[in-house]
Amino acid sequence: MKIMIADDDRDLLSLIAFTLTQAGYLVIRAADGPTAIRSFGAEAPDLVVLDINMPGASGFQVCEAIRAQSRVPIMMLTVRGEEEDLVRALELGADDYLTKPFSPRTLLARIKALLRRSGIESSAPLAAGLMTLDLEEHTVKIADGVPVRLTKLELRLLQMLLTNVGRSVNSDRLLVQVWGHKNSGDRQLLKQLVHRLRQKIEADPAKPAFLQTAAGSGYKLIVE
Amino acid sequence: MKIMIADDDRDLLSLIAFTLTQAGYLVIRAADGPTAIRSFGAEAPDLVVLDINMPGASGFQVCEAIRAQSRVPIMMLTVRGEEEDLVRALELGADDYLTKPFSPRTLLARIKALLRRSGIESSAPLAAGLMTLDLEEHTVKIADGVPVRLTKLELRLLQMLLTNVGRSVNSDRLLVQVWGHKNSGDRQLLKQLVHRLRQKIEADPAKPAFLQTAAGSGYKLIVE
DNA sequence: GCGCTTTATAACCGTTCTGTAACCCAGCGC
DNA sequence: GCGCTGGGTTACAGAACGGTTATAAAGCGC
Repeated sequence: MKIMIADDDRDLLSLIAFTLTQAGYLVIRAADGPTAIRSFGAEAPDLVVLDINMPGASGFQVCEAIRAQSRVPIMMLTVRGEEEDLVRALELGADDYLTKPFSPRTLLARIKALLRRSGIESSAPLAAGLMTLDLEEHTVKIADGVPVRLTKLELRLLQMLLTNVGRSVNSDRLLVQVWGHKNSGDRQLLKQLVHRLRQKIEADPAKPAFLQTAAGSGYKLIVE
Repeated sequence: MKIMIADDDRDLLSLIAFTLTQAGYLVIRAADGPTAIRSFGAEAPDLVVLDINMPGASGFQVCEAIRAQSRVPIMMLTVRGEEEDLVRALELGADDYLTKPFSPRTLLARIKALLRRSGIESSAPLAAGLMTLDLEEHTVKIADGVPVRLTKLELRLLQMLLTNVGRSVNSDRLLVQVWGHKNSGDRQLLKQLVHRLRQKIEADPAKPAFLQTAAGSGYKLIVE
């Protein structure tokens, strides 16, 4: 698991890096905005921690730049008393925030929670019952059948449902997780994607056995 | 999810209540300290928002009284420039604070973050006696019967009644909580909704055992 | 450039949900 | 008897929802 930290405070950067490394994460450092944006492209981290106040490009700009190309979980750091910043950060697509000062232990807990929430954590071949999802190969295998190739969006949708297998997942949440913060609100996209995915994985797409509709809320995945 | 707001500023109270109601929370209001303490005992909210400056008993006293009996998440409201208050509030056990003025959207974001942080979120299914309401699945289960699917409005109505189980709930309050501030005043809507809900959950809809009429005021939910 | 896959947008259809109106009936005061 | 009120019931139309199909636009390998 790769985490990028962007903060111009050297000491804090070291402290955070130490904590996260101890916890078993691979840490990428960036001391200013432009570096952060460059590193993000080069390293493709699984999670990003951004300080709002940085020289070169503010955390906002970095956040915006990253969101333009990725849905990676972003955690913002801010100082107490500048709460209005948070609104902007969350609107730009940040997923969580932390107010300085904070304890390393707090940061670690929040990062874990964010990873869990984003359905990343379980990097192992995602599986439940008869269904096995191969994130590398972009395929899903059902029982002993032949693996079915999935598109990027189909994969993300199925991943989301699989990490919440048995429970129904809200449509809005699916929209956000699959498409990112922008296109949220467009039900039609989700409708289409579900339809296409059913064509691929259901024996009888008209009577879905796996990808079921949770009327009024969203969809859920049922695996025996 | 039940949230209590204590603030002596009527306008602000209304604004906050409206925002949170729209966001799907059940809101309890209190205009002064003593009321807040009393309501807390009666309603057992999942989160409390306290203004520091209130007549009767200050936010500090309310905070202290609540902390003496509960670990519910508490968010304090303060005016800018009185930062020393914050130290005292945090020492008394408050979990977060917000400086006035703030946007409703900010408050909402912070409340969500606080709930998430406290590990409460919308996880536990709402239940009382024989009745279990599943907010994710949009279903209600009575005793060991098969879960009944509910529509959005039915779910909200039942949620309100269930969080006030045993007590009768005023029609006006139900209207506001279920439909929001706009359609309030239309009794017919509520009449209809109650009728439809009874058809779904009552063995004999003509002689309701659960969703009973409280003549002259509203409805109440009775669960053995 | 071209052809193929993937994704977005739109239209259509049947079902379900919601809002609106009308009617019914019991209780009450006169 | 009368009219009035509050609550329950029935009926129906429009809106919303979910599934399907078709077609356009965007990406991508060649």
